[in-house]
Amino acid sequence: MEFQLQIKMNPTLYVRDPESSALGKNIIRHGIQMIYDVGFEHFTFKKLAVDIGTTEASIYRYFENKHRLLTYVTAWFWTWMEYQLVFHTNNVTDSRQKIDTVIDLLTFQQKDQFIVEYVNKEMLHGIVVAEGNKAYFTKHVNEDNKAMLFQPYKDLCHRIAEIFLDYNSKYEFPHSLASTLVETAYHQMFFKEHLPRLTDFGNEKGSKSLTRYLQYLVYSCLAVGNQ
Amino acid sequence: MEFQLQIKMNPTLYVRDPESSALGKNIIRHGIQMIYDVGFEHFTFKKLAVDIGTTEASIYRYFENKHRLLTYVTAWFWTWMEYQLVFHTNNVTDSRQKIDTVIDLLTFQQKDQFIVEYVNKEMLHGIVVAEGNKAYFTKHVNEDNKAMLFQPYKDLCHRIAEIFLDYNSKYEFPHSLASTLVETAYHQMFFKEHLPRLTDFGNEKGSKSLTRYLQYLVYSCLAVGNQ
DNA sequence: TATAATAAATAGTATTACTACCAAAACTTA
DNA sequence: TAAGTTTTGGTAGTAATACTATTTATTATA
Repeated sequence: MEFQLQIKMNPTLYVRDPESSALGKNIIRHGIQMIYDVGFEHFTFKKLAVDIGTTEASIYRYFENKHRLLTYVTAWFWTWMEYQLVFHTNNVTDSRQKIDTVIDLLTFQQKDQFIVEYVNKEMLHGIVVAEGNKAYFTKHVNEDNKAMLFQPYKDLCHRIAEIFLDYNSKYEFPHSLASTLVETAYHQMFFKEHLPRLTDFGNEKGSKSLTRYLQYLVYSCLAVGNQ
Repeated sequence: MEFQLQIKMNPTLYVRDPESSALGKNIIRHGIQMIYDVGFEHFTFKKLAVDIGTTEASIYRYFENKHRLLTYVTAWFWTWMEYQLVFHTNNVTDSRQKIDTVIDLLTFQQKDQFIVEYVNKEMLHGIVVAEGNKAYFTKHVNEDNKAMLFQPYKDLCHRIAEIFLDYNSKYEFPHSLASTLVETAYHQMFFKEHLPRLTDFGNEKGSKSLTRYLQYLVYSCLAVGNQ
């Protein structure tokens, strides 16, 4: 059973809602593809326009610049992750099981419950791993943050933090641990692939070691002062 | 007592050694200042040239492009960090004390033992916090890695990993924990300043909470299966 | 069907990233 | 010390990028 998913995005993220037209959806679909393929630095609206068969100016009517497009797709991703988390932990009472679900989601092991025709989730995941940071490592973080552009990321982290508190109500740094868990999951994935000496995962195929590493990390931290 | 420090950099990092001339040193000094001030995206060789009173082309004789300059200054930083670590843990036998030193260094609390006239370490630290990631989150990580451009970072992490093993020889993921510790220290610092909802440090002035958070993180993980 | 409103394309500009070529300085060597 | 040669830095460009003002086409409404 799958659901059609419509994610409502913060209007500040776009000039014109990309979901409101075929061109807008094409910008998202081909944009994800192209950022994934050539990397964010080499991605330009000009190239995207040629690829779609439209013009630069038309793309600028949807997004202020390429950075906003990146922020849009990452925000979309975090919202989608939160949906998944809610879906998979619904009716689960055991907080340990919820934590395991969080880690499975982060390591991209849960199968998807939602389809969105113009979003390729595997590619989007790849973008978040390799370029996600660039959405907020800018000189204009503070303004972007005030405009709530990072709300989806913060919401996800807050939800994870609450699960941590559910597991151990005395733990002092649930939000820091949540953001650390998320960042670490993606960084270690990137390191495993490109800078393996920064990890201990060898050249193992899947993400079994990574999962175990993250589990130890979280459960060890949460064990402090428990009971 | 302070030492004059000369850090030997990998020649692939530059076209012409910036330490070999006054202009080269100016490029480093003003480059650090400018990346710190305007951020890496808005930093250009043209602006730097105007600031120094030289030309773009002259800067290109020292660095292939601005990304290489970023990689150079971050590599310099990691090398310097490793020097500091070696210096401060020399003759220390207690591995717990060594770990505390690592965390103090990462949170920038140890006072500096070395001077280099044309490098402002506070600014460089700020650059590593806010832009450091961008040195390796690129499409050309693999080539850059093959050219050993990230060796200083890997060396530092390896040294930290060895301290972890010294503390608990059974711990399975010393390198991952080392890179996680380093990345987390800088990310949490950035979040504390710009996205405080992703942390639990409130609006505390110093980095006391961060230090405590990192200590719990490391010691909890290393406690697993110890003794 | 006329009119307004919206969507998208044309045709630009300023800035950025980079390069080929040139000139001055300084360092050799005769 | 004069001529040659290397080193160092500058001039003057180009192609690509990031963006905008204006115009044209399309769609919706009266």
